[in-house]
Amino acid sequence: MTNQQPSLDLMFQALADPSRRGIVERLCAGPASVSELAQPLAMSLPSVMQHLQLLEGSGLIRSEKVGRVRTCRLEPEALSAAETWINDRRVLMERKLDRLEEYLRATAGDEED
Amino acid sequence: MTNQQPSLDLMFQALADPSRRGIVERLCAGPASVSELAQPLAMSLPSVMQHLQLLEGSGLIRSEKVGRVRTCRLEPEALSAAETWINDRRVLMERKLDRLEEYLRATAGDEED
DNA sequence: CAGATACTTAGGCATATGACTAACCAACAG
DNA sequence: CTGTTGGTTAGTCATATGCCTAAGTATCTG
Repeated sequence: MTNQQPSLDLMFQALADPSRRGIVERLCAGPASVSELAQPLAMSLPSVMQHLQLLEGSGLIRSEKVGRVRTCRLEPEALSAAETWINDRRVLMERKLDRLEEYLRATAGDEED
Repeated sequence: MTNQQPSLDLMFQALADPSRRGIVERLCAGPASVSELAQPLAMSLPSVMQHLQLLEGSGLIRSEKVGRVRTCRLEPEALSAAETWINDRRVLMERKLDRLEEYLRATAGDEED
């Protein structure tokens, strides 16, 4: 199996910061250079770099340098890992809730152990 | 674009830690007390408490103290916020990829590398 | 009431995170 | 070659995180 999971830790960590989510949102509209990504962030370029490195480390984005311009783009599959984890939990929860509901119905006027 | 979801920060932050995800996973099987949650964690109780507080602060779990036992349970709706954000991004990404594909198809014989 | 149980609070400590400035390197542009 | 642009590296700093122990509080249990 391709262990394409650098880790959920890094993924969620990456998404936990609004600036980084901002970068991800921006990249949804297509690839962008470092300075393009930096512009709306009210933050020094090195700080943006740090965020980008973290995002890249988490596997969420990928970047490539051509000439003196580094272009960043999203790694579409990456988000799936996080989504899958969350979705699995939700499914389990809902199943649990269903069972609870069922149980409550079953023991509605009748209490047994 | 009103993107003001302060809870997403806390939510993803909460999910970024394996112990906390472990707690969430465990709670999928139903409510549990603090010490039940602590047992598999190889960690002192106060540390577990901290994680629980963070989880509760993020809205992912809810807890209630009866007698001397605090019972924690998942807040099923909470995860949806995170899931929605991720899902939205994925949709945007896929749409973008579709457009890219389309574009590539449209310019297929026009300009080759 | 005495002791055990189940947290809870307080305080401390090491490392991680997120931000900055200053200085540096590598392409262009002229 | 010189200057500008785009990015990178290095070093600093403040705060946050994650863990701990020790000592507290509040319930039960006998």
